[in-house]
This record gives sequence, structure tokens and C-alpha cells, in this order.
Amino acid sequence: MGKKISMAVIRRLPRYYRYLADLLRVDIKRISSKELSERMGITASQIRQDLNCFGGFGQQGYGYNVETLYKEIGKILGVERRFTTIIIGAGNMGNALANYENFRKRGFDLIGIFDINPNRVGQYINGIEILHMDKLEDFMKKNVVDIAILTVPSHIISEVAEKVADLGVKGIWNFSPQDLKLSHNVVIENVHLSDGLAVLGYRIKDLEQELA
Amino acid sequence: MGKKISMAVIRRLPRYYRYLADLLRVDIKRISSKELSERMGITASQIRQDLNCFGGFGQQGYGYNVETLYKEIGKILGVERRFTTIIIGAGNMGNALANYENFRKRGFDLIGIFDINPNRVGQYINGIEILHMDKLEDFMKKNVVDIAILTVPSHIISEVAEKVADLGVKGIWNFSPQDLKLSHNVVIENVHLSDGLAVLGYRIKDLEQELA
DNA sequence: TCATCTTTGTGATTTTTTTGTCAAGCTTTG
DNA sequence: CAAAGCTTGACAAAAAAATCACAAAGATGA
Repeated sequence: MGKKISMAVIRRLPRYYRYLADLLRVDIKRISSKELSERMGITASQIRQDLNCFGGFGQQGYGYNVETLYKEIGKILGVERRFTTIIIGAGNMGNALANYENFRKRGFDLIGIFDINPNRVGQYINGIEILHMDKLEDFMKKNVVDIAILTVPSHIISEVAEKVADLGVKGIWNFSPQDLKLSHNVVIENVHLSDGLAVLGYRIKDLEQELA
Repeated sequence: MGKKISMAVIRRLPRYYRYLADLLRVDIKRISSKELSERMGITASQIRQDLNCFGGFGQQGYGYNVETLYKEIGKILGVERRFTTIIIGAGNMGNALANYENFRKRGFDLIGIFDINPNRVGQYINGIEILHMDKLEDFMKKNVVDIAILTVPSHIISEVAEKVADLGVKGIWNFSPQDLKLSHNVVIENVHLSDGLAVLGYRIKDLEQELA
């Protein structure tokens, strides 16, 4: 019955969602796969095939209703459901993420921030008090935490990951350069910012050689 | 002659590079595609094929010399060449990136930080003074800047991008939620952190349904 | 209302990516 | 130094992803 949808498609959904939000903002009511393809720089065919994985949102001769499509993709991504998150590691990156307003709009509610540094504990970020890691277990017993955002140093990442997994998080967003792998039934997304930068470097070198 | 190497392969290189760095750190001298495949969770066949795109670094019956391979991949990625970078936008994310020590190790040297906020201008991050955007043009005429890291609000992103492109950057690392597209010969990597989070949300929902 | 246009959804086709297989060749060991 | 054991590189096969192409159906406009 449920034909599995490929990750390639899933990873494009947030991008569709962003473009649709842009259209909504400028009050465009309908859009054809052709026009969207021009804006996004992908083929119309791919757009139609992607969207069709989730059901026929379009209408022949008309295209897609922007608002409907936006809501549908939001539903697929879980914006409606909402997820609670905590940040562990209130360093520079943790701080930046805690201040990122967009997450809330996309369905993610930050409900706790933890650190081990006594200078940080007790401070507030974006209205949320930084708690000591000692309080983590207690906190997670009193609150449902869907996602742990880990911005801790590499050398403790797996220890912290194991801990939050044991305490019942459903997903981990890992910002440490160390890849994470757990046995638990926990979904993991590893970020690796510098990988993107490295690819940028490669592409620059490549372009230079091509032009030379 | 030069058969083009696919992006799929390129995007895996930084990951190989990280794993090799780990091996070096624990003083492992040689590694077979088989063992590396077990550590990385991909097939040995893929590793051999990936590495072979750039030349035969391995040796039958022995495997790959970790140090050699590490250096070779570093060369491919441009670590040897090094790139100069500036950060535009000294907000939370700009601040976090400016403090990220790993970039230097990976071949990227931060040489300037710019902002428009008078409270930020004059402050130092990681030993670098935040300059006012007014100084950007002058700075870029006196210094070769390879990469501009843009952590500015969406509504000014394309303006800033155009500017740095005109002033000669070769690459842009874009952290604004708005996709960038320029006509110039400038390489662009869009980051979109929240897309990753959205995918995490999807995968959690998906797993829950599967288990239900 | 009818004819023309537009645009979707879908199956077929092509391209790309990943995986499997094995001869060739180096390493290791006694 | 010969035999046994590994492991690569290359090619073939399979799988996955992207693109093409078109019938079907609604939209538009006279």
C-alpha cells in the first residue's frame, strides 16, 4: 500500500515550502509547475512528479492553488503537528539557533536550553533560562521533548546523544563535526556546516581551472 | 579529456576527509575500503569508485595509506591552496561562524567582519574588528577576498550579494533563507538550516507512523 | 455553448548513481 | 621464495532519479 517516498523528494519539500511562502507573501493565488520551475531552477516535470507523491494537489488547465499547496506541504512536513525542542550547548552556535525566530514559524518550539558552564547557567536566551545539565533528566521527565539540538563539543557528543535518546527524544539535530549513530529508534540529522564550505572551495577551484 | 566528476561524489569528499582525520588522530596508518565502509556506513564499492575518480590512491592487498589519502583529498578540496573569507552580518549566526575554529583547519582564513549596526562596529570577534559596511569596498580593493559568508537578513541578501560579486568574490556562502542566484561567475552555496530541521520533523512523523 | 488553450498526472524513457563481481597484483608468512 | 590471503581498479549490472511526452480534463474567451 504505502509506497515509500524517496529521500531525494523529501529533501526538496522544504524548498517548495519556502517558495510557496514567498508567493503567498506577494499575494499570488495560483502557480503552474512551469512557472514554479522557472523560479526554482528545476524542471516542471520534477515538480509535478514530486508533488504527486503525496496526492493530486493540482488541477488541469489551472495549476496549483498556492495556499492549498502550501498548507498541504506544511502538513506533510509536520508544521501543523508542531515539535518541541531543546538546545544542549549554549555556546555560540547554540545561542545563534536559540535566537533564530524562523524555527517557530516552521513548527518547532524551543522549550529548554542546557549547558554545563556555570557562567552561562541562569542567563536567558530569547526568554528561556539556561539550565544546568544536571536538570536535564528532571526536565525531560516533566516535559515531552521531541527533538534535541546538540551544539556541544565533539568529544562529548555521543555521551550526550545517548543520554537524550535514553530519556526519550525522537530526533537529534547534531551540529558536532562527529557523525552520530545510535542504536535507538531515534532519527538523526547530522549538519556538518564546514562540509558545505569545503564543497564551496572545491567548486571555486574547479571554476577557476575551467576559466583558465 | 577531463571527465566531469559528479556533485554526488564531491559532496561526499568532506565526509571522507573527516573520517580520515579521525583515523590519523588515533594513529591508524592504513585502511581498506572494507573497513572504512563499515565505519562510515556506506558500501566499500562506493568508496573505491569515489576515490578512483581522482586517481588510484590505493594499493592492492594493502588498502589506502591514511595520511596520503588525507592529503590528497585535502588537495582536491583546496585545503592546501587556502581561501580568504569575510563575514557580512555580525548577528548571532555571523558571530557563531566567526568563532568556529574548524574553518581555519579546513583551509579557510577569516580576514574581515562587517556589519551595519553602530553598536557592533568596532567590537572584536576572535581577534578581528567588526568594520562598518561602508568600509567594505575599500577593504576588498586592498585584500583578495575569495569567499563572502553572508549572514544578513533576507530582505537585503540579494543587494549584498550583488555588491560582493561586483567587488570580485569567487564564492558566496549564503545563510539567508532566501535562495541566491546571480548572473556573475560566482559559486553559491545556499545553506538553509531550517530545511534540515524540517526534514528531521518529517522523518520523526514517518517513523512514528511506521511504529504505530 | 463550443473551440481553443493550458496544464496536470502518469507511464515510458533516459540518465545518473549505486552496487556487485572478479582478474590482477601487492602483501604477508613460513 | 613460493603459496595463501587481501584488496584494489575496472567493468558490468541493478537501482534510483530525472526527464520526456502525451492523453485527459478543466479553464478561458468569443
